[in-house]
Amino acid sequence: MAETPGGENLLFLTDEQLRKGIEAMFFAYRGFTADPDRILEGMDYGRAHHRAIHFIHRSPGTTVSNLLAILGVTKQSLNRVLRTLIEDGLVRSEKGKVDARERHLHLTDKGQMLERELSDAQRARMRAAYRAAGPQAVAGFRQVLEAMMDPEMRRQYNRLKEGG
Amino acid sequence: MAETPGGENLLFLTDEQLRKGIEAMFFAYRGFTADPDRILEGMDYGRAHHRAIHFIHRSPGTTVSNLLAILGVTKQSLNRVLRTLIEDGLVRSEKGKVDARERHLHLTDKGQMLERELSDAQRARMRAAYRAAGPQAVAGFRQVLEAMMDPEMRRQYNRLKEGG
DNA sequence: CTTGGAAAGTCAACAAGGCTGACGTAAATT
DNA sequence: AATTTACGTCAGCCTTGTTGACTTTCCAAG
Repeated sequence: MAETPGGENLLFLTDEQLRKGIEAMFFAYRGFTADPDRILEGMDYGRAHHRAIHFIHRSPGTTVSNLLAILGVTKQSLNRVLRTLIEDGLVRSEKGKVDARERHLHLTDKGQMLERELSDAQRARMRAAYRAAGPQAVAGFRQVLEAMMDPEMRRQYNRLKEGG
Repeated sequence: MAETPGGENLLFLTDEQLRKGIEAMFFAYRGFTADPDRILEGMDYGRAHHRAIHFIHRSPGTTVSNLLAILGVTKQSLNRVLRTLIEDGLVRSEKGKVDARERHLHLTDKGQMLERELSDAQRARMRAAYRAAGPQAVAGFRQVLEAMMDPEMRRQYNRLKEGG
């Protein structure tokens, strides 16, 4: 067996193991988005709306700039989504008091309800997967995902982790 | 602390833990696709072409129907992608000998080259993440992802795992 | 041998959700 | 007063997904 100088087994780094991980990510991400997608189809919303709703719920009062940084899309793209959410009364946008150029975003009660429905579905799947795999597996899961992020995204992720 | 009758700690199943997992999936998937996306931008190809190339490489001689089942898109959508890959000489499509309605798909040498470039990039990131997290974490990572898949997708995934 | 149905491909039209570029406005900063 | 920042918006483009309708090819069952 392949061993490091330190005696560690390196078989988990073979191309074959990496390929399995790649395919697991592909298939799992489909499952990950499947339930919210199902809920949203038929409404006029899509995955982009879900993401906006999620992060506004996560950081109430966040600004458009913040959201842009987290979502990694252009303001035009985000604005299209945000506009419909505001028009439909799911999101409230209010001028900042300290800096009036900024818009602070909140979910309305209606927005909270949809957020709840979406995240309940997504959490149910996640909970089932966590339960099936067990706490140790979950710790590993999170470690690998975190190591897979771009540094900038890891910063965003950790900021959310702490802030919440 | 919350304990099961069996004495197992259940804190890893709190909504907060689940939310972290959800956000980790979101940010990690961005990293996961970032490198191939970068390579493909500027070529006339996108993520859809990458997926087709990956699974044709993975199962040489696979049929269009097989590919449809794995990728989970419509034949029209796949066909658009496949057509450009065939026109550009990356993929070879040949009539089945036993059933001539089927088309068996193979990568050409040119296709192999692009596949190599893409998967090298993707594996490099995955390898770095695996190495950083260690073998135990990797095992957990795979367990959770597998549990997260839809049953049908898990079947596809396991079929690939064994077959390769 | 004919015919029904499956597999594959094609055309057309459309939608979501990315993107760029250009421009406008209000507010803050210098 | 001039510049920069935050945000919104218009216009147009691309990729990649969708449906629906249709044809061709071919296997297999009647």
